Amino acid sequence: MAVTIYDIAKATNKSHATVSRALNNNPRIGVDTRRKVLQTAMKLGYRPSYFGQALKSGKTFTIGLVIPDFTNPYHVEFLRGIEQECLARKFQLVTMEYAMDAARERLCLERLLDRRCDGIVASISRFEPLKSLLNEFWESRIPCVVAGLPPDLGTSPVDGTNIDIGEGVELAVDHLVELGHRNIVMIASWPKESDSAGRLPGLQSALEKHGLKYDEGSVLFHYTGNQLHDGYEASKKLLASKPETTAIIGVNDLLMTGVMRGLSEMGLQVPRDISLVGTDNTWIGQHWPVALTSIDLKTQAHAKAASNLLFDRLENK
Amino acid sequence: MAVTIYDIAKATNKSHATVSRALNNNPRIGVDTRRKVLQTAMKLGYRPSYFGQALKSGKTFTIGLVIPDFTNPYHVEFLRGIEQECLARKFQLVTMEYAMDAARERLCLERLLDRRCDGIVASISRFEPLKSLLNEFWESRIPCVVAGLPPDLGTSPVDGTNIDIGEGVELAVDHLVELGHRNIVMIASWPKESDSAGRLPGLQSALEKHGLKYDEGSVLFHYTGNQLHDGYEASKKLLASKPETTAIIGVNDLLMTGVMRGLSEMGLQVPRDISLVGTDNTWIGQHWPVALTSIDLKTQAHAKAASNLLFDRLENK
DNA sequence: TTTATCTGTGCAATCGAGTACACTGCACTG
DNA sequence: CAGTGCAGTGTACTCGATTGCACAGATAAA
Repeated sequence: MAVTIYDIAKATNKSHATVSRALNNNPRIGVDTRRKVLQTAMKLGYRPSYFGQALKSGKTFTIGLVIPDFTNPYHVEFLRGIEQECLARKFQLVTMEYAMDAARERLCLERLLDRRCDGIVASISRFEPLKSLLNEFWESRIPCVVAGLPPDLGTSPVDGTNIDIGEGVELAVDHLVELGHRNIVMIASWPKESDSAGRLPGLQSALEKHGLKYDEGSVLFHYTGNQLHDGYEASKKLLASKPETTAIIGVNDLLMTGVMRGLSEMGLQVPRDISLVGTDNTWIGQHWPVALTSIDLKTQAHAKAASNLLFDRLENK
Repeated sequence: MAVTIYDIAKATNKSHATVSRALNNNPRIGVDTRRKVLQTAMKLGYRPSYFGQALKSGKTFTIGLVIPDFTNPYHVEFLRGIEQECLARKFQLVTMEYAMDAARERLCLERLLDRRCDGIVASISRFEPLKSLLNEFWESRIPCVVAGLPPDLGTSPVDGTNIDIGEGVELAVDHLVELGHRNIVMIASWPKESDSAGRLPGLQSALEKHGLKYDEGSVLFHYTGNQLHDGYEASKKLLASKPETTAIIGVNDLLMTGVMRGLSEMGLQVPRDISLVGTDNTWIGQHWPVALTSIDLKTQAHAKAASNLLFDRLENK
């Protein structure tokens, strides 16, 4: 159906090998032949078969990206960063999301294991359950970079990148204390999970620095999920159980957007009645009627680091 | 490197053909053989080569989706709808965005033309410049559904889906007139382009129904781009040139989010000083401190329709 | 017993490319 | 004129799967 190199071979009275070489700029092909091949390829509307090429050469010039949630601006910003790097290297980026669903997350990764792309960047929800699966990438020699890998789980041979968020949380606390806040609460989505884990040490040291006590029970408000409505509900429950709260730090901007809505419904104004600090510094926080103060995670830089690490692996082996 | 059916064949003392048949549930394989093959496949950690399968069978069980912008909740919602249908049919969805860039849009489509997937859904920015490219899909017999195809350009053989948005715009105008508004302006991003085109007739008939005159110059405010900052800037320019405006209809929620921010900066409160109506009814509008009234585009239903059309085409041929 | 039928497998071709190796001319050297 | 070198092509194998056809052996029917 589609035009192949054999069709070009027939049309030019050359062998398909010659055609292939001409198309691949092999120096041992005569100028006339090359021109003729290229011309008829153009005329016939030839497009190389991705599968034929990939099967034979083992190269796909495609990078797979797995992210939790398209709805979350943080992940989209991360995606954009990876996209930039791929574009610069003429690689195609192929994105899959798993909508915060563990089974689908697993499925996405397994799909990528059947050598569909040259390498992958995975922004996973939790490391432990996927450990063995991720090791398969290592064994299959498909470079795989796990973004946001918790530092203490680094005994696995997989590559990982992370961001130092402790510093950002400290700055946030400094800022809030300076404004006079004493009852600061952090909404942490998954206790002990990657998202929150990196933030806790920073929170603790910052609070103690200012003479405020760090007590997980009173300083943290645990809630499951990173979605908008999770933040909405969390805000209501939080203020019901700790009405003395005057400042909230959230683990991401999307969550905080939900919080903002919840507060507004309860008649509280930001920042008059309560202060908020997000943690991604994405566009969503910056375009609120009252701009959301947010810890800058340098997402683009993180994405760049992750993709650079991946491309390094691709070139070295 | 990776495990192939030949490795399994060697381990089980069968031919690779038998192995292939056993793995594919061919009824003519003996029970013992099948069990043995499946067991060793499991033991060796076999994963079929996507490219090998695709090359031979011509089936990829993959659908390609091209969308303008991950940042726009409308497109993400559309994506989610397609995703649902793919999941139900055990197809893999592969998404590419072009970040509102015509060159990249073209690139994405060309990538999909080299028979990378069984079919595609394309949410394109403009039909005309891509017409010939889209016809190539038709000729290559790769089913392609164009979402949001403007009705008057339907002479091309490509498949298209659309939504009747006129009715929604009418409802919006009715609502605003009922609230007492007389100076209603619609912010339309690209004049005469797909996004806005479908809305104009509805706007016209609705205004005239209420005895308000429809005059493109005074009723429409043209602005380029669908991004958040486009809305932000549009709001400022709009109120500078038409300070009498009391209600704004926007072509999408993301744009309106920018408008909201702009108005707030100018000291205007919604809905006290000015009324807003969006057009997507996505989460972003619903979670503002003041919920954004929005025309429901039934995006999920649209996505469902598009993917159903695509899968129909896949089965019929 | 012979023939027909059915089960279970193997052989070999095929999908669309890339590439090692061999071969044909031709020019140049000694 | 024989020998060498190189530019330009073709032959044939390969990547990892699927599948039509042939065939062996067991079983059933005549």
